[in-house]
Amino acid sequence: MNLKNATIYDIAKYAKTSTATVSRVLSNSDYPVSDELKQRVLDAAKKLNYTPNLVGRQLKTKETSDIAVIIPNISNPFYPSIVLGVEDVAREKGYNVLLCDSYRNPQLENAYLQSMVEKQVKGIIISSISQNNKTFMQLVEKDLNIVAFDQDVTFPCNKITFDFEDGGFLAVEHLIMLGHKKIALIGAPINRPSRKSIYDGYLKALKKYNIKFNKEYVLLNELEKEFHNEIYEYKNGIELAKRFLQLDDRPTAIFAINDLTAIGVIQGLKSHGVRVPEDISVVGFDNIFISEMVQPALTTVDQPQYEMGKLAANLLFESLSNKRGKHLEIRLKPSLIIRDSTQRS
Amino acid sequence: MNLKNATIYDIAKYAKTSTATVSRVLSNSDYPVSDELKQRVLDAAKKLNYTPNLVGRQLKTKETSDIAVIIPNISNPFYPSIVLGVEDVAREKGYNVLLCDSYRNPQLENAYLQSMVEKQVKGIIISSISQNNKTFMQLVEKDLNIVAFDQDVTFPCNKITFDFEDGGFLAVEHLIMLGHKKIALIGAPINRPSRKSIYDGYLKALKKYNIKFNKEYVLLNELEKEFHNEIYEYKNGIELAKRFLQLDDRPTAIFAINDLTAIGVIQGLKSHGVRVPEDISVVGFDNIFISEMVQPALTTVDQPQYEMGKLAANLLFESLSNKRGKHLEIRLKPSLIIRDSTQRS
DNA sequence: TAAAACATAGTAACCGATTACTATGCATTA
DNA sequence: TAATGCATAGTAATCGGTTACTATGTTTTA
Repeated sequence: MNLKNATIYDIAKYAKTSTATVSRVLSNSDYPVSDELKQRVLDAAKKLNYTPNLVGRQLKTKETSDIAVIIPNISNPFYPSIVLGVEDVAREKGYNVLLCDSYRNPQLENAYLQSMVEKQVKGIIISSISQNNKTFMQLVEKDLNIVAFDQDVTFPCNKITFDFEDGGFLAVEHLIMLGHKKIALIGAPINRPSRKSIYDGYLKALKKYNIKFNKEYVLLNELEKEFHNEIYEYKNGIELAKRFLQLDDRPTAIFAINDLTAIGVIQGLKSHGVRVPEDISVVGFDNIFISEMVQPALTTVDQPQYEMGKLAANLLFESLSNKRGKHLEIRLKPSLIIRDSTQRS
Repeated sequence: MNLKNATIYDIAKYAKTSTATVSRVLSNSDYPVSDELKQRVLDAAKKLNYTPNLVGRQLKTKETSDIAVIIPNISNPFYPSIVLGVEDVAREKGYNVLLCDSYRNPQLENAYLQSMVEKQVKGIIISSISQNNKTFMQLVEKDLNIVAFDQDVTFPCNKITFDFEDGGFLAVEHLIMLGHKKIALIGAPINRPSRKSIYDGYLKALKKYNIKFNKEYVLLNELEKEFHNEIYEYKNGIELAKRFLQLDDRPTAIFAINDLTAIGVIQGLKSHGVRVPEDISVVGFDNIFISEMVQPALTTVDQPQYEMGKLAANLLFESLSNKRGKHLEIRLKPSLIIRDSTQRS
């Protein structure tokens, strides 16, 4: 009935007691309050339709119940499950999640970081794009709780990392085991540490099995355009498939640097009458859920997104509770998911 | 250098002035402060590495800069673009987005609503699952700014609605125009208004073109299990495709109640050697980005997700600024996206 | 039985900002 | 020149909670 929200002062007045007592009752303090008075307070709160104002509480206690997740783009299918994993853990701990899409834009990432600090979030889980982010550095120094994931940041902070190199190695080794010797690498430019590692894995596998590296077989598009939607990498795959088909000594297998590109590649090949896997084998990277839905279902390297989200959040809360000043790193190992897009050459 | 964050008191002391002046300078108030003093304050702020504490400001101004988005599940590919649209608008207005996944669980939805109110969010954008949510009602009555979308809620509040019935109609009419007369409806149980409307559209199209309704052709799975991931509807489609294939007088076309189900259906059909669209035409609903990536690309009804997100956020901010107490409703019309999963019968 | 400990309640300071109100000196106006 | 207005600065109240500290009556302990 009251349009204005009642405060503990209103309740105190109504229950003929003090705000201290009201606060004690309503915030479940273990400070003793007699049953009778407690009941009066509770009745008053109910009667006045009281809703606590968390801002007031937070100012005094200096404890917010928010954490932030900063990712490139939630519409990139790699991220939703991660965010869900984070949120599931956060909810369990009584925290809420502020979602920040940085669009891989350093200015935006910076602005979000700054803004989150001002909001007094308890921690930040971030897939940082910049390798040399001053703001980021300052925050780490300021002892803000940060968990980096997805990209190998060089700063000392808590991290969930992934062995991208081993992932690349596994993918290419799989193709080699199937008898492929001419293996193309297709993807976006090698402008992030994670991609560089995948590339290294590709090279490592070739080397181990004595396959000569052919730089004609590395097809990367030029500059990455602004990454504004999930379709971009897919389109890119279609495009690169065309270039692939013009290759003189055409490879029999393709390792795409991520699933969306792989799906685009398959699409591009198909549209030119090339069959996958009969004519060309294709391996992706990430194991986004879509890779199970396309035809042929994509053989790919698994990065367990939901689990990574949970791990990141757990790591964050752990570092919140035992502040030993130590930074932890959890390194995940890749696994290969073999489906239908690869076959013996 | 200072590990503890400086407050305006520290700055006032350092700059030998009062907190009032500091606040005026740092919050860009239009209250006049002499250039010299202003500069001293700015220098002090810089020197002390000042970061404003938004909680303090919010308590006094009663203005938070948060809005909440409550959706069933961010890992369902229908929602990320919506959330992105909301966030893009929010960022532009200086707001942040709290993400809440309700898992279609009324208790959870309720808890989130309550929690968001306590956090003093400026508004809530919600795909509400419950048709009879007491908490929700109370909030609407309390004049909280709410925009409902995606589901037809019956309460008076701001809404972004979609003409699901017309969408269903368009899909089925398309099939009829292609010469199909036996058209199956496949999907989840009709336990939400939106689905009921799609079903009505299906019936309406049949009726308009004098096609007799055959209830054998309506294939719904029993009870919806907990919706914990994006794969569920897909799996369900595969399952229902099997049941479809056992039908005595097998239809020549399928209208699936959403894209994920449609993609599963196609998958299921293919695995039994049935070709799409040569043997069976399939139409989906939603136009999630994946429908463009599968083979065959899916003919479907477009619900423009990113735009819906932007519209919802804009509607929210509009209702924040001109509080005329009026509730607005923006009703979106469906459009049919014809791709490769349908053909003449 | 006196002292110490405890249960219970209230007063008021505090968290970090904003802002109403007051004060002062200078410029403008009559 | 006196009155008025404006630019500038500071004091202190305030937002809605929490909690340190104080106070009082009752119970336990020596």
